[in-house]
Amino acid sequence: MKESALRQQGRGVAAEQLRRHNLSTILDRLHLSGPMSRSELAQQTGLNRSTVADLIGELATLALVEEGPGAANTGPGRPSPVAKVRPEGATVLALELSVDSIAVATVGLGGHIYNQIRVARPRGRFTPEETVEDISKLAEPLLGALPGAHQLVGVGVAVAGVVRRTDGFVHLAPNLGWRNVPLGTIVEKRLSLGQAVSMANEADLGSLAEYRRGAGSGVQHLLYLAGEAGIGAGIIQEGRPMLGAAGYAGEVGHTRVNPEGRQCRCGGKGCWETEAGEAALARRAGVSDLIGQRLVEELILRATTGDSRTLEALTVTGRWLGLGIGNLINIFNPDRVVVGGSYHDLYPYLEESMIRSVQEVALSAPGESAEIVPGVLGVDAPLVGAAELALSSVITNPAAATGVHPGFAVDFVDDGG
Amino acid sequence: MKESALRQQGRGVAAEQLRRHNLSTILDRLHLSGPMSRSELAQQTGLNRSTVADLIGELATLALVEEGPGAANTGPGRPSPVAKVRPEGATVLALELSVDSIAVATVGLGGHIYNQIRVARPRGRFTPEETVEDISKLAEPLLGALPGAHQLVGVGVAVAGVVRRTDGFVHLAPNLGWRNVPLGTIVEKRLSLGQAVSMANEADLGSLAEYRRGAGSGVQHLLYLAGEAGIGAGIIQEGRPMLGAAGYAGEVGHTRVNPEGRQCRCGGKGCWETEAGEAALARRAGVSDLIGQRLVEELILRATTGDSRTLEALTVTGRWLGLGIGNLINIFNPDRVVVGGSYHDLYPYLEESMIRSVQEVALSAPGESAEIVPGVLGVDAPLVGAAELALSSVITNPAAATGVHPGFAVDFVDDGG
DNA sequence: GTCGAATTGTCGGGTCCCGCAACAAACTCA
DNA sequence: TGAGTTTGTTGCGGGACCCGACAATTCGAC
Repeated sequence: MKESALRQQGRGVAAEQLRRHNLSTILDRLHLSGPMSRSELAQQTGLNRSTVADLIGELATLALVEEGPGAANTGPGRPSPVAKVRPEGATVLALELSVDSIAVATVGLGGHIYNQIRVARPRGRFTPEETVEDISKLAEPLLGALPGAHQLVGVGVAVAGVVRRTDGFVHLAPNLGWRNVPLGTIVEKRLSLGQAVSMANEADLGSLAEYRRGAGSGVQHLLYLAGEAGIGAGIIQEGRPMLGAAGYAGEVGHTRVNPEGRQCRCGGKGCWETEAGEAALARRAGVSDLIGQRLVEELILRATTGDSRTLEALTVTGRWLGLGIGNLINIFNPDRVVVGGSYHDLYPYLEESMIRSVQEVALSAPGESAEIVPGVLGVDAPLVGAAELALSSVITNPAAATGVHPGFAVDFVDDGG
Repeated sequence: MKESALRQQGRGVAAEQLRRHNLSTILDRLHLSGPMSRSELAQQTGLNRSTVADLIGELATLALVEEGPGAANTGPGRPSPVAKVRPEGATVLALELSVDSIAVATVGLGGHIYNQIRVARPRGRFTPEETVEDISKLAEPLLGALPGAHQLVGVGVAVAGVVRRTDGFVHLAPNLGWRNVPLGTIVEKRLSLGQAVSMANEADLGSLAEYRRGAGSGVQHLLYLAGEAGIGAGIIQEGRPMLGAAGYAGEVGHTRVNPEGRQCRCGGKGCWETEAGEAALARRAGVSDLIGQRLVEELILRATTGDSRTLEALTVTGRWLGLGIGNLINIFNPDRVVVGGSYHDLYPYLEESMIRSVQEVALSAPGESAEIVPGVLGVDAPLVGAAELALSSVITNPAAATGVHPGFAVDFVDDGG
């Protein structure tokens, strides 16, 4: 969420951008790590005490940060005042249009969640307009419940489909039944909040969330796998989301792993998700009539009673899952692989065969250094990521925070936790 | 090759680093785009005329850049002096330890190649020490032939194997027959030039070379495929090499695409390179006794005479190649895919079935925007990349150019063309 | 051939931003 | 209560860039 100003390639950099960078660095630290003493900030950033004081002063003037008395008993010496973000100084609306549910949250700087609601929804039955209408109605009371003094700075949207970052155009969302939908425009018009709308793929935002506020702590290279109806991936490289040329990167579900495999919805044959996806799992377990959360719950129920067909289905699916993960480890050499989405709850049952398969496929050098863990944010990871996405504009350029940013957010600002 | 100082995450930035950044920006432009007028530089960087003059002055003091009279007939107004790099101001030794050959080049700033030599070598017959000895002997006359005033600033090495960036430790180089070799140390000791040695995987350096000086012009997201004995990939994302946690990223040859496939040398089964690699091609064409350049030449000969078995082998291999490329397009969403290595010369024969297969596998959104082209640097891409790698330290921090940098280069400095 | 327009180098001054050093403040521990 | 330690505060200085004014140089039109 920082340094973007300095990364505009090939451009010179003036003092003004330097200031922006340092403001952003301080704010990002406070946003991610919570309240921190001034002296701690100075240490971590390498900036001088006086500079830190000045920067915090400016952030306080912008109403993004406030200082409180420092904690006592911290050793000898003058106590350092503790700075913390003001959630109401920059709040965002986070939306998620997922396969089996829609969700809304109001989130303030620092990751403070004011309110959050998720509603189940049958698959593929609604037009984009209907869905946006429904989610807007969910959002309205949450917006009304925000503290009076809050400053709304943006809207972030996670959507289960292939979406263009620049304008929120949805090329394909097979599980929502959409194709070529200008979703960004629709959301912006319906909400008419006069705020920038940023939109991104669910898995990409899930990876962002786990990286910044979840299972990715201390790691710079993360691979996040989201098993919903299909399989999506979000990739963090060097602490930055890997988006590809147009933001379509990470469509790992449609990589072919079995030329002799079944037909996939995408038109291809033997895609990874036809072997390791939800439908394959349901088929193997003999419960093809179930989907989504209901499927997961039923499988867990049967697995705990020791149902052999279910256990076998989980083992086989885990094996295919591991094969794909092994492939991705060879491709990306991540520090950590975070398993989210439906697989999050099924993780204990998939783990054994999955790990074995990973070990078989991954080369020793990248394989040994990659740690595989379930996510810690569960189903809410994309929603948290949508909030982070919307907040990123303020964090990248705190000084511009007070202005109004209408229209569609032009570029996603990556982070550098 | 720039801005690295400003991308140290979470750190504050002082004015000194800003200066380094701008020096680096100017030098990188000149290094990549060749001679340029001052006014042009000012326009492109967005820096003020006076600032550009000052920066160029400093670079001239460092003997990295010189100014000449501006070209005439450029329109009205005072002519702007043209700045250009001085190749002898920063020269490097580039080495390549490839599967079927070893190569050496002496290269100066701006990409000026003083001398270059490549020697064929049978596969897998030499110890690391022997190979380093041989390549050192190749290098000595080239170093001796450098102009007297030259300033040697580093050594770059491309190696056909899984190599750790930090110290040049080779985990595995199956086609060289090596395993767990501290190659960085061996090279550094044998050369004993007192210069930093940077080492990286051949495919990664090939991608860097094609991106900066080859088929990647104007593109920020590049996927480079090198078919040698195996298949390696180098990935450029947002203009930066994607290296992974330890620099092992891009081992795409050992992703599994056919669970029913043949045994691979890596111990696995159905790896991409067992289907699309050189050995598979030779087997299908019935010339398993041939390898490397000899194989390529023989296949081209037979193909031009219309030999049906050869043509069929190329078609089938192209299909498998396309399948893997389609997978990678779904994963990375590149602007351009550059095909190098052995496949470079065979490209015309592989193209048709390959493209068809890509179109079948790649999703429409990322697929339509990805352009597939043969490389323009041919077999020398990794060697050129090794030179770029070695030069990157000077380009990133021109002011430190005059000092001596013994030992092993600590970090690879990515580029931002 | 001369003059005006356009473009760019050069130089001095100003601003912004950060680091530094000295001092004051506030806390801990003996 | 006083010494020691850590940190905030303040004024100063330097580095780096921008700006404006002026000079230099070229092109093109008359």
